[in-house]
Amino acid sequence: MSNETPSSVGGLPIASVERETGLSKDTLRVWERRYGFPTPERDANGERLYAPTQVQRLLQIKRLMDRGYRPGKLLALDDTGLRALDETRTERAASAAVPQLDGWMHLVKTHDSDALQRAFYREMAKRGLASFVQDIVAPLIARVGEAWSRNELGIFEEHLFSQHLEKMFRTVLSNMLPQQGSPCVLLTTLTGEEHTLGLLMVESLMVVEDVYPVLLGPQMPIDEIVRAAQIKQVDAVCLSFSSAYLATQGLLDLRRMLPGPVGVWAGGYGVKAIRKPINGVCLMPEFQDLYDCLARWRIEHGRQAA
Amino acid sequence: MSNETPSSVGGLPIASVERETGLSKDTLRVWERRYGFPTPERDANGERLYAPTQVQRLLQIKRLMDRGYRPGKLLALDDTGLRALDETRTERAASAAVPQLDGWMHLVKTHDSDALQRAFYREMAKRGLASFVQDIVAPLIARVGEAWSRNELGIFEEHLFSQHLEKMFRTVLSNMLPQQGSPCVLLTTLTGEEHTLGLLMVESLMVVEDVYPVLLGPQMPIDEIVRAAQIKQVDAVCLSFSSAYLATQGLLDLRRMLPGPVGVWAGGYGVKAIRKPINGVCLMPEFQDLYDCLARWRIEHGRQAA
DNA sequence: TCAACCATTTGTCCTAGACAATTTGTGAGT
DNA sequence: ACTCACAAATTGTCTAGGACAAATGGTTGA
Repeated sequence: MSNETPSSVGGLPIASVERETGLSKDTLRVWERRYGFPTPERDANGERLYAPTQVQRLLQIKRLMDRGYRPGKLLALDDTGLRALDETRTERAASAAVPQLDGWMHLVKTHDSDALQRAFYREMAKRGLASFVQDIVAPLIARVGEAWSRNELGIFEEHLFSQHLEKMFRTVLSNMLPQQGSPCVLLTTLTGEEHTLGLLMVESLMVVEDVYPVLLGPQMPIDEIVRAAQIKQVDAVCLSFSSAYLATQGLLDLRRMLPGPVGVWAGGYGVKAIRKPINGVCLMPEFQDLYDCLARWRIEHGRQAA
Repeated sequence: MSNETPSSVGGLPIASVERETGLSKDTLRVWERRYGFPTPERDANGERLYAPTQVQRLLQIKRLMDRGYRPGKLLALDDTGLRALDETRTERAASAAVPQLDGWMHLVKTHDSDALQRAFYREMAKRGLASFVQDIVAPLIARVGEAWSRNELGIFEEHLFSQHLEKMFRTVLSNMLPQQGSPCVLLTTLTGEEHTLGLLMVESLMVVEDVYPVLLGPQMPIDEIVRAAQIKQVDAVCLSFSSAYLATQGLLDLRRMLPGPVGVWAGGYGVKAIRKPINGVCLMPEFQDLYDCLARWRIEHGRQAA
């Protein structure tokens, strides 16, 4: 229970650094032993105290790891080398709306909440929900994620952006009042996956297509998903994955525990990394695939959209 | 990188048990050493494999710890003793609305989404937002939490309940359109605290009181909160804590890093556990305290509510 | 009733080595 | 050029028991 005294003279204790960087205590200690970085001071009790500058650098390294670089390379690099990598641009999927997106990114970077909010509603009214989600929101989320990993945006900007999107989707959804519909689909994410935004996007698209969604929010253990599916008598369970972490294993486990007739649909960025198809699971790496998936279900169950 | 093979023959590896129970690996190992429980098998490599029954028992212990029992007592108990405690009712704060709440709890337990949703809106219209939040929502959340800790509710019911509440608050808030107001308050939680619901409740109460809220959502690192406070020029930062975990330490850190004029307000169930006042931090264990806090700010800054 | 004090309880951090999952590199065979 | 197989390097997690400080409980005295 040795309590941290963070940001006191020396620096942050290891538990705080774990929280701030997402690198486990074990990893931090092993890096120190193997690569000679970081090099924390010690307090009177021999416990590590990390200098704020080193924590910054650890964060930078973590961001680069998320972009695919391996620790061994990164930890061998000096500050200038790291910065050089940090500014490398990743090539971007071509989109018809690219010039427009630049304008939106500027709003995100300048924290112009009101303008962003207004732009969201205006554009949605103009394009309709489906096109707005696919051509604007999804690419924009990708851009924000990229910009974050390049340290052009902070967590603050990313949260502000997410909150505005979430607010918008929930407002829109509350006005569409899905009374009922078919199929009935349970929307959630597995434990460890905390992004709700993908679920809200899918929910809004589904409501338009006359699906009856049951939104459960993120972080459901598999056995609870199974119980929920039985109680709510859903036709399918739809999961969202923002990273590939544990997606395959989780889908296999879920498919095994869920009754056969209940479908398993999986979408989100993390699904793109799955190579082989999974038996009994419908993978939807792109939004377009949602419609195919729905159409297939309706044919197999002999029901037409209203 | 030894990967878990969950639901394999022997049992769960320590990392999975940590994820399922929320007990750290260190704690699990220390309990084994000190109390002789749990008693995991070992795989070929000498690594722990926890039997599912023991994981269940660990979960039960964890729930009881959340109700205030200490580990030493619980780990000395046998199965029947644990079950006896598990069924003990916690006495409940007297509230004028108690009989009504029983009806609501029944809706939660029977997963009657539509009825719950309608009941929410009807009651809010009847009582007004402030009374609805304080006398209905807050006690109801407490009841749901209790019921969960007594294993009468599963995670599914708890998530469903949360989603309905969140939907309701966001709908209401979107219709109140806070254009501006004073003071300007940043709403967020610290890293590790993932409950947004408390923030939404506070936001709705604040909007009524002519505060201009900046909702950032959960899980912000402290240095990003400081940056956000500067950029958005807020008058105060309001944090929500669902458990006391790290609340004191986090508040001390934030207070130190934040410019003096910016207030720090802290609310939520976790704040009740803080004994000593923290210099420069306004603790709001009850909703009522929010009004005192606001009034004090307005006096000190010579501004009256509109 | 409240403060001060001491004893007990309890979780985190320390060390360094072992090991398995993953990724990378190499060579052989289409 | 391509894939497949296999070897080598990389990398994070797990193990052990001791040490220690924060939190809690209980007792005493004002």
